[in-house]
Order: sequence, then structure tokens, then C-alpha cells
Amino acid sequence: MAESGRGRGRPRSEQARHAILAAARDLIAEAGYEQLTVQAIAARAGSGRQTVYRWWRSKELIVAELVTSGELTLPAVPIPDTGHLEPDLIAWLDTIVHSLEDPQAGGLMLALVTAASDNEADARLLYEMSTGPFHRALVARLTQGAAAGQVGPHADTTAIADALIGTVLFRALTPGARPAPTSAVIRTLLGCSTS
Amino acid sequence: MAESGRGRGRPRSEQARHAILAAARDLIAEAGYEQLTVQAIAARAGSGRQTVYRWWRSKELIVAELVTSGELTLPAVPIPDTGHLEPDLIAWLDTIVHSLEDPQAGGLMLALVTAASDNEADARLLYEMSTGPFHRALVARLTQGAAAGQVGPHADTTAIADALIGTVLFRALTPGARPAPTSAVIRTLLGCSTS
Amino acid sequence: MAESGRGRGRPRSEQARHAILAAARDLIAEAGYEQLTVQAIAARAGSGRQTVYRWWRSKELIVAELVTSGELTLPAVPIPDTGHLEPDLIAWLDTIVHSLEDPQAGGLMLALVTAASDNEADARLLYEMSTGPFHRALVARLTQGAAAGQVGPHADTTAIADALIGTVLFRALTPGARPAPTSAVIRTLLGCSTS
Amino acid sequence: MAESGRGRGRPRSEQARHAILAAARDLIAEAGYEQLTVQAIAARAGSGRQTVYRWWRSKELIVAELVTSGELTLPAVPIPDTGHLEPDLIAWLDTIVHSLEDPQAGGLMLALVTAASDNEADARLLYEMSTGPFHRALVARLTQGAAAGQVGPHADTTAIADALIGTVLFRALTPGARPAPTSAVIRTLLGCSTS
DNA sequence: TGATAAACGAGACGGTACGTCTGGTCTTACG
DNA sequence: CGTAAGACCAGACGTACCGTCTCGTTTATCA
Repeated sequence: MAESGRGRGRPRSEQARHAILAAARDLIAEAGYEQLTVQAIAARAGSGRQTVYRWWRSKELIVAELVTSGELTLPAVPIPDTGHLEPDLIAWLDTIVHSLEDPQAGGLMLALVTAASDNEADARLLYEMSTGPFHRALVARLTQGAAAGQVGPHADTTAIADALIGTVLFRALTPGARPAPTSAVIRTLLGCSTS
Repeated sequence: MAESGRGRGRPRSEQARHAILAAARDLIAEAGYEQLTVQAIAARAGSGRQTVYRWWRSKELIVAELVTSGELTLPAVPIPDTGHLEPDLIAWLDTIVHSLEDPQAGGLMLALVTAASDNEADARLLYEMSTGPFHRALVARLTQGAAAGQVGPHADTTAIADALIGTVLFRALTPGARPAPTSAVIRTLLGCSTS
Repeated sequence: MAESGRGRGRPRSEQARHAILAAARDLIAEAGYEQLTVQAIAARAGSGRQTVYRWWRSKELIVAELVTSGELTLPAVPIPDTGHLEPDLIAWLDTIVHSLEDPQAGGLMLALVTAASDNEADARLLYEMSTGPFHRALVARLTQGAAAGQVGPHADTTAIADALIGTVLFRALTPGARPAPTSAVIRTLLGCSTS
Repeated sequence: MAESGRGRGRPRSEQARHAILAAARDLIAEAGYEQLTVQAIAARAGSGRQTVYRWWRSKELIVAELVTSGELTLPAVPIPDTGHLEPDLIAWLDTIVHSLEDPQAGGLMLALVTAASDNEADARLLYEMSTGPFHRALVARLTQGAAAGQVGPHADTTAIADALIGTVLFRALTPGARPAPTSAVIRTLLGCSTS
């Protein structure tokens, strides 16, 4: 009965799963990713350590799960769409840079970077999950703007998105070390548009 | 003579200090920052563990020292200057992205981020040490190119440099992810030039 | 059922416990108490260091356990009983003094003393465990000999036993020092007998 | 005078030597032999650690020196000489057993035993120094008593001294664990005397 | 009287063991 | 059979001393 036995034995406790995720989220918020231990997660979740390992093979993957499940996320900043690409992107950049000044968001950024660890697979997974949505949303908005002739003729939408995310990342990692990216970045990336 | 009391006891061994730094540098290169332990550093340096702690209070501070002393840097890639800005930058970006595929450089990036992450006070310095030279070289080359009319009219040299370095960081931290081709990035950033 | 809460997690491994005790016993025999380290005990026992500390709070308590459990005892030397008290005791004392020249037994004495020294509460128990059997056997044999008139009229069996054990201890702790011949000690302690 | 060159450099400081001995004595009194460290001795003496090692090769030998020099000693209990051996010895035994109830004296006893360590040479030295005087004094007094016919015909003075010291040692190591040795011991050891 | 040389205090050196902590695995009792 | 609990082996952590080795300083003597 290969699959009929889906309900054989005690079902895994979704409750435990959520408790663990919640505990990890809280602990990251409280003390940062570096301090996070499986021990502490299990204790806070009121679960056994083994249960943690049953669901996730590593600490990093818990963080990954948090990100996918939306329990832990970089501030979701929707890209405005007033029909004018340049001011929309400037507004978006302003908002996101501002939100990174919240230490919790900045800490999450660092957590993600650190979680990337020396495990290349985890790193890819994490980054796809955390930055993928941003990247896709940017490309979509840019493509739309390009169709409206609001992007310079030499510009590549993917390249612009890469550069924008890179700029934001750079800013997140060097809080206060450099002036916040300004509208000049946007104008530069969009190049000479026809509008 | 405020300094008269300096020479009590056996002087600290600069040799041991350097051996430890060198050992840490090598171990990061060989196995990545995550694998780095004080035990291994001391063993490789042929020093006692206590000596490590006498000089630095934590592993992260050793990395910080490596970075600020210039012993541990991202590979220095000179920007070619053929007089043609766009192909020069494309070549430079190609080279640097390539070099980051070397796990040594990638691990170093990670070490840098981790070292900075629980060392907020020195974070600026660390990032300045590691990215500053790149940024300055880029701005110089871009300014020169701009004087030659090889940069789009809307472009800001500092903004371009920020975006370029951000892009490089983004790629270093997302190994194997789908990048936009470097030439597209450069063309986008330079915008419509007169050349 | 007051003990129902006992069996929650994985039960402690009596096997590990015995392996540790055995390792400690062997290491004392091989290299002496002074050389004994928790590190070496755990390694020899094939156990983790933490497991040692889970069972005993200090090295001395392991030795105490060895002694009170009877796993570590001064070599048991039965007192011969040929019906003639004096030669029997001389033979016994000869044998025991001889056996103490074995560094294993000497080291054990030292372990015993050290274990007792920062463990004042258990000191009585330790000494009782290690010297008690000797004392009781001596008193029994002496009483039997006294009934046969083989002990001097002024002698007290307990006092003789005390003095004999004290003499043995003294010799164990002063290896190589000039001892009175054992036969003289026995004759002196038995005093003028009627036989 | 081959040895005339003895005084070339700075002469050794007897002051430092005494300060070290005093420091060691005090530290033993305060915290016991087990806690004693060369570090602490030097610090307390206001001397360098090397100076300690220049004078003595090991911690144990400092204790030995303390004992020889009389700065640290088992309570010196002279054996009374009223002309009557038995009551004299009973009085002596009473006094010495009493004095061992002082924790400092008992601790010293333990210190000596522990210091004996696994170093046979040190052990002999220490014991000769600490118990030798007792042994000699006892033998002398016993011999004198024997000449006066106050010792049983079968008794051997050395054997009696051994047994007495052993009894005292046993008592010192098992404080309160057994009844204090009584006059019965003395009477037993002296056997049937002619007096 | 000035050079030489040994001992001094201080304290860093390479080590070793400590007792604690975490990682990942395993083994129990309960549901 | 999944769970909470918790013991298991392994090994890194940061600390305390060890015994040795420089340092700069002090205190002798011998030239």
C-alpha cells in the first residue's frame, strides 16, 4: 500500500513545525543569526532537537523556510506604477533604503548572507528565495517601462535589475558607511530615455 | 615620558602575530571561513592558543585585522585603459566575476561579511578597506571616460561605481545564479555615449 | 509510583559508566594518579568528556566511586591461619609490604589519599572502604589468637590492628625508607605471649 | 681558589628566597596544598616566576624546604621524660593527636602526603624530613626506656617507633573516622615490661 | 670607574588540561 | 510510528597554569 498508508503512524505535527519556525524567527530578531543554535530553537519551540533535524537538515534551511513561508522576509516593497518608470524606481529605492535602516531588516540581510555559508547549494536557495521576488518584480516593471520607451536604448532590463539589487545589497552591508543611493543611480541606470 | 613603562617583560613576538595572521589567511583560502577555528589557526601558526587570544579577542577580529592590514583582500584587478571605456570595463568586470568563482575569493567575501557583522563599529572600515580601492579606481577611470564623452549624459560616476560594485557583491554572494551578461551590464550603466 | 517520571529521555548508559570507571582504574594502575586526566579517561573509555562530567563532578569522585564500589582496592591479602599467630602475621605483613612495592598499589594509595583530601565528607567512607576489610580481618585473627593465648596480656586487639595498618600506610607512603624488619614489628606488637 | 669567581654577577637575593617560602607557607595555610600554584606563590612573594624556579625545581621541593627550614612543620611535640616511659608516651600521643585536630596541621599532613606525588625521590625526602625527627626522638626515648627495663623483652625500638608513627598517620588521614588511639596502643606496643 | 655578568621583576611564549557548550545521532517512554 | 526528552560521542570554546624564554633593570665583581 505504497501511498494509501499516508496516515500510518502518528502524523507529523504541523504545530511543532510552526513552533520551530516561530522560535527561529524570534531568536533571529532578538539576538541575530550568529547566536542562533538548534538547541535554543528547540527549547524555545518546546520541541525536541531531533524533531528539528527531522524537518530540516540544517539551521540554514530553517531560515530558508522562514523566508519562503513569508514568516521572515525582507520588507516587501511593491514597486509603484504611476506609468512613469523613473520616479517610480526612485520612490522604490528611497523606501527600501529607508526600511533597511531598521536594524531587524538589516540583521536579516546579514543573516541571509551569513547563512549562505560555504554551502553553495544553500546559498543559491537562500538568494533565490530572498532576492528572486525582487529581481522578478524589477524586471517586470522595467520591461513594462521599456515598452513605453522609458528606458534608454542601450539598457538591458536584467542588467538594470542586477545593478539595482547589487546597489541595495551594498548599501545594506555598509550601513552609514556611504551616502545613500540617490536618484542619480536610477537616472544612470535608465540612461537616456526618449521620454 | 609616558611610554617608559612600555618595555616590561618579554616583548610580544611580532613573528607569532604574523604567523597567526598568515595561518588564518591560508586556512580561509583553503577551507573557507565557516571551517575556521582558533584551534586550527594556532596549530598551523605553530603557536599556542593563548597567544592567539592575547592578540585578538575573537576570530572575527583576526579577519578584520587581515582585511585592514591589507593581507586579505579581494584580488586586485586593475582596470585596463585602452582609451575605450566600454570594452575596458567589460574586460574588467569579466575578469573580476571570473576570479570570484575561485572559492578562495568567495570565502573571503563571506569572511569579510561575517567579520563585519558582529563588529559593527569597524564594519565601515572593513568595507572601506575591501571595496574602497575598487570604488576609487572605478571613479577615476569613469571620470576620465566621461571627459572623453564615453559616458552617457545622465550618468553619475559615483552612482555607476556603486552599482558596479554592488553587482559584483551580488554575484559573489549568489554563486551559480543566473547573471545578466557582463557586457549588457556595462552598456546599461554607461548609457548612450557619444562615441 | 514516585519513580514514574524517571524514564523520559534516553537512559544513561551503564556501559559508558563502567567503561569510564575501568579506564580510570587502568590509567591509575599504568601511570599513577598524578598523571590521571579526565581527557585521558574519556579517550580510553571511548566516551565523550561530557559523559564523564555527567556522572561525576570531579576526577576525585571517580576515584571515590572506584574505591567505594570495590573496583579499586588495595590488593586483598588473606591472613594465613596455621594456628600460629605470630608467623601468620609475619607472613601476612611481608606479603603486603611486598605488594606495595608494586607502583600500581602505591599509586592507588596516593589516589586514595588525594581523593579523600578534597572530599572531606566522604573521607571516612573512603578510608573505611579501603582499610576496613584489613582492619576487620586483623581483629578477627588477633581475637582468635588471643583466645589461644598467643597475644601478650597487655595487648588490645583493636590497638594492634590500628598500629599494623598504620605501619603499612607509613611504608606505602615512604617508599625505600629504612623500615624495621617485619618480624620485629609483629613480635613487638604481640608482646610476650604464653606460647 | 677555583671558586673565587662565584660572585661575578648579582648575588642571589636571600630576601626573595624567604619571601617565596613565606608566601608558599601562607598560601598552604589559607587554601591548602592542592590549590597551591607557582604563579600564586610568585605573585604573593612579589617575585618573578623564574626566580622561584631558580631556587627550586618544583613546587614539592618548596614544601620540602619549608619543612626543613622549620617554617612549616608538624607541631613539634617533645616527648616528655619523667623517667616513666609508658605515661610519657601516652601523654605524647594524646598531645599529638589533639594537635592534629587543628585543621592547619591536618592539612599540612595531607599536603606532605600529596606532595609525595609520584616522584619517589621527593617522597622520600619529604618523609625523611617530616617524620625523621619524630622517628629519631621516639627511638631515643624508647632506647632509654628499654635500658631502664620499661620495654617488653620482645619489643624492638625501631618497630615501636614505626608502629606509633603509623598509628598517628592513620589517625591524621582519617579524622574522626575512628576512635582516637588510646593508651591501649602504648601498652600494647610496650608489651609486658618488668616495671 | 666603567665594563661585564648574573639575578631580578615582568610577562609573552608553546603547551596541556580544564569544565562548558553545541552539533548531530541514538535510544528510551508516551500518545 | 512520530514525538519530547535527554544521553551519547565528538570537538571547539575560552581560561588557568605549566615550565621556558626574552626583555629592561639592578647590583655585584673585576679590570
